[in-house]
Amino acid sequence: MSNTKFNFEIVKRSEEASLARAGIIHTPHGDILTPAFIPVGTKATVKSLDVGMLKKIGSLAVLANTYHLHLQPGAELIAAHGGFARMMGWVEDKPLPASPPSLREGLDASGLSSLPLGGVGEGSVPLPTFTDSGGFQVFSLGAAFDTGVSKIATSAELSKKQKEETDDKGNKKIKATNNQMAKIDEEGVTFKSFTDGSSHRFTPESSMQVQHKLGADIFFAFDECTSPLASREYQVSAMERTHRWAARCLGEHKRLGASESTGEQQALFAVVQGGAYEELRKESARVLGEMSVDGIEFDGFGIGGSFTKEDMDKTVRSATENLPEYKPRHLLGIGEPIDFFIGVEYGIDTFDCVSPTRVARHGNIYTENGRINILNSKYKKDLSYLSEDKSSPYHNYTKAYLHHLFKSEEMLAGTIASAHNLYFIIKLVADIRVSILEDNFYKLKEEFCSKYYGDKYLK
RNA sequence: GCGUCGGUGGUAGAGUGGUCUAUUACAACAGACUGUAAAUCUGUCGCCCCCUGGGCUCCGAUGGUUCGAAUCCAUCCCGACGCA
Repeated sequence: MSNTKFNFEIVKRSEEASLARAGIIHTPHGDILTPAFIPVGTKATVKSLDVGMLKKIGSLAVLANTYHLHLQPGAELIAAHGGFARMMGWVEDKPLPASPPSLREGLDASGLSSLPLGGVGEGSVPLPTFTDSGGFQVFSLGAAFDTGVSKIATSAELSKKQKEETDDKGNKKIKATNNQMAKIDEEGVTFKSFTDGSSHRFTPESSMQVQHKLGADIFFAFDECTSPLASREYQVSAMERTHRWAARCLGEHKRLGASESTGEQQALFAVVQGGAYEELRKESARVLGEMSVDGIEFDGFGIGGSFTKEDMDKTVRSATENLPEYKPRHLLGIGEPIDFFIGVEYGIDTFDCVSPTRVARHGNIYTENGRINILNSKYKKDLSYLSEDKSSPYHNYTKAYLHHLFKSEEMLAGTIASAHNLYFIIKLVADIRVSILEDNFYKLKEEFCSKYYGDKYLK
């Protein structure tokens, strides 16, 4: 089975960093120029932004989540829209029809199947999309639930947490993790719904089935994202299980064929695991890179799992060095400014991350000179603009205005902050792309980081 | 003028003899957040210090009762309501 509409073209390899490259991911619904940052729209919405704003800030694709959309509103409804891109209106701009199609007229007996196209209406063409498999929820609703453990921590934070998690004799304490909302076995994972507590079973096969209905151009194998606190022994067994699940995903993907909601062939990415252990990352990358089931291989690779901030470079590198170089690599859930330089330097093509939008809703704003908390009283009368970058569509709001919007809890606060932060990040990664094309990657890194972080990341 | 009720930390509002620097909420001030359980969560919030502890001050004002008062009594000041 060939996937003719999906392929990855390497436009230029960096002459400075041997693993870095600029490229283009061609998908059935458009091209993604890489390196690129993909905004996260978990529930088929990038929180607080509409698609007009997404386009305005230069978003090339949107990544949604299988677990969330399966629970609400359900894959059937999304398939009835022709996939989540159409449902959320993430489509190419077309003139609006003279009279908008009535949703009621299109309903059949089941109330679903002949629903006309969502978003801006008939004739529109969806734009590129990703879906995550639900593998991250194995961690966030499982080992991490109610513990305050994040998948990325500094090594200092990690050793502190490890101490809290073990008693004097070095044994693991049994604590709040009894509340876990996810239970793993060899066949799959049983989740409790975060909306109503009901039980839901995910397996590699069911994740593929749901993702075929969601209809993203790029989707991920169902993996087990582990905790950074997990032992090496556990990382090994989770990695090996992820590999067995990957093979099942490939088989099911082959069996399912093209997406039933878009009619297009989707690209399946495996997820490399192995925690912060270089030799495990290497093994995982090799196994998944060579994996072939029923004559098909993975179209690309995600780097998943947990590692410390300090280990990110080695972890990513030991994976990418061992992956087929002509296939795209996505660094799952990573996205603070410095991370893009690390990721791209070691061969990452795409990123997604909730951080820009989450911290935005909480009042944190990326600026050329570092991240600020716009809620701080010092911004109350600050008439300077959010950004010195005049190309930013949201640069010319004053800090005092955004401070006021947050203080008065206006909805627009999170919207402007999210749009601003996403533009900042999308632009940063796009600038990194240009720096590879022009062979001045390290110059950009030094310029950006010295302004943003001071001397923290400079050698 | 008489009567009744009431005056608590930035605000609202608990507490009505010792466990009270005083519940709670809001406001204020900071912090955290990396494949979204998150427009969420955490901390501080009378003053001072040798700050995992200690000292001082405090519930309209003053005086008193008591071993001990935000809490009881007296007087005064202020407010609301009722009656003249």
